[in-house]
Amino acid sequence: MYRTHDCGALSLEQLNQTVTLSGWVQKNRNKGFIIWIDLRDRYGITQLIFDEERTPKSVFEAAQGLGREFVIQVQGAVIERESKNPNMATGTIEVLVEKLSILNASITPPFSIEDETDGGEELRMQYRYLDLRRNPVKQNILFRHQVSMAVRNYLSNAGFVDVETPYLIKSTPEGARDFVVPSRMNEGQFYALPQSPQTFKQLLMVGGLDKYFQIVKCFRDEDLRADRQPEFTQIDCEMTFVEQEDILSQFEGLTRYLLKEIKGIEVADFPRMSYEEAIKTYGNDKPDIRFGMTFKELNTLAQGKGFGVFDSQELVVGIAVPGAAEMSRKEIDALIEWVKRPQIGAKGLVYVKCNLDGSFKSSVDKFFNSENLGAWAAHCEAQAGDLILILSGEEKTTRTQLSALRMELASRLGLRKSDEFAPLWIIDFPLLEWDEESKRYHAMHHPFTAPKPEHLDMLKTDPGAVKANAYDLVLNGNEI
RNA sequence: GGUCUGGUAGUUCAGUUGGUUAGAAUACAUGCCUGUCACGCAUGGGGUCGCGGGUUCGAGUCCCGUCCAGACCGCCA
Repeated sequence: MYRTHDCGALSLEQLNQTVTLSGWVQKNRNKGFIIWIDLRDRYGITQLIFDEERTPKSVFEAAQGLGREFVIQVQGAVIERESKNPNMATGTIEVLVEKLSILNASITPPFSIEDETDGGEELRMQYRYLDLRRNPVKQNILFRHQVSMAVRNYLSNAGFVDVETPYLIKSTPEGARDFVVPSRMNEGQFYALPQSPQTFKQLLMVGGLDKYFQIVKCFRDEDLRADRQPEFTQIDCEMTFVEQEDILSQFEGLTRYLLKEIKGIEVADFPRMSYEEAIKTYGNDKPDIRFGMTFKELNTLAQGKGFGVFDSQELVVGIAVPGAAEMSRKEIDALIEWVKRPQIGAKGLVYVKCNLDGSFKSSVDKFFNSENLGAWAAHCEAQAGDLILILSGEEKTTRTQLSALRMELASRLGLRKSDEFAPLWIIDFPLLEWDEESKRYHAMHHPFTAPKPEHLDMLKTDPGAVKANAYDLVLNGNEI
């Protein structure tokens, strides 16, 4: 039998009476007389003590019969003491057991129910009710609750009204594939599940509700990615008669509020970056700006020197990886293999080691002298000890590839710190994007985006250059 | 729809150019141990190597097919 109730509400006084620990109990077989019980967030892990002098023989024997997981009834005296492990709130409360009876034992759990579990994801999902007992999982649920409450507080105080919109709706094509639900009343017809509450919130605006918000499930029947699910929740808002600035400042405020309320972090800078700049300096439209390694284009410095690979390409672009010049040949080779994997798809990778003594060692020494390489290093703002990594090829794919490499290296170098938050706005998205396959322009962001008024006249002459009143909130490399 | 990676003990994984009885850690069970906090020591049980077919004297290993999982591309505001 597995744990079905939390015992986090137990008080010390209760432990002095007979209590049922209907929870997870981990037995520590040391000397056969100490059992670890988990009182959850109340006291952390607590010990049941079986003292030979003071513990009745019957308790002693019962305790020895315990398996790893069980439900027991316990009465004992509470002893407070210091834990030997300052990092964990374990062992600060002990119970000198006077009475113990086993109500139920459990079978061996399929994975260890600990913070650092040995269970794989699939297994943990299969036994979700056991996985939920693990602190990291429970914390995620509590965290989400906190965020949800804080969002409601902030937006409600800012005059937004929370409105629920229907889930069983008539299909309104937005870009993704609809999930459909068969209708019993109208045989052969289907409801669609909303990809977003777009049309409903616009009805609300037209109907005179000035500010709306909803924490709402959306459904899109498309293939998954690691960070993409067919059903997801979004904080959905709409305001009437506002300019871009109103929206940016309103939701910059929300972001600051959430980080302050939930993580206790005051955000200093909240920069805005154009789409164009993001692509040029970070290779994607959701840059992680917590660290440098910005893109430096090397076309003029590296082309025309007889190195065919560079000369024939549209773009030659590099990043300076801090302190990575000490990487061994083997490590760099592994990195080259990494970018050549089909997931990245680069043809190769050129490197320049900026040695501490001021010399350079590169994979293209045959074609470039140290003066050339020095110019690259200066352009890439590489310091002695840095490693410059260069990709070349078609402009768009090369930027994407180098961006993936930049993020991977940042992860490896520990630059993507979990306690650091750097939000920013990406603004001035292009309105339209040329689609080679269908030979036509498509809405880049979404079809409900307005072009910038000053670009209206370009819609006919140069559609690709028209910028939109569209913006993305980005946090640590994620589109929010 | 496509490309790639993986599937071996309850779990996480290793398994060399195809070669003796498929291993480790952990978990589990039993015994010893009265202050542990990943306790320790000893012993033991536990495997349809995802599934089907093929090559071979011999397949966990090679080939074909298939199922499942994951990453990425397509797709996706």
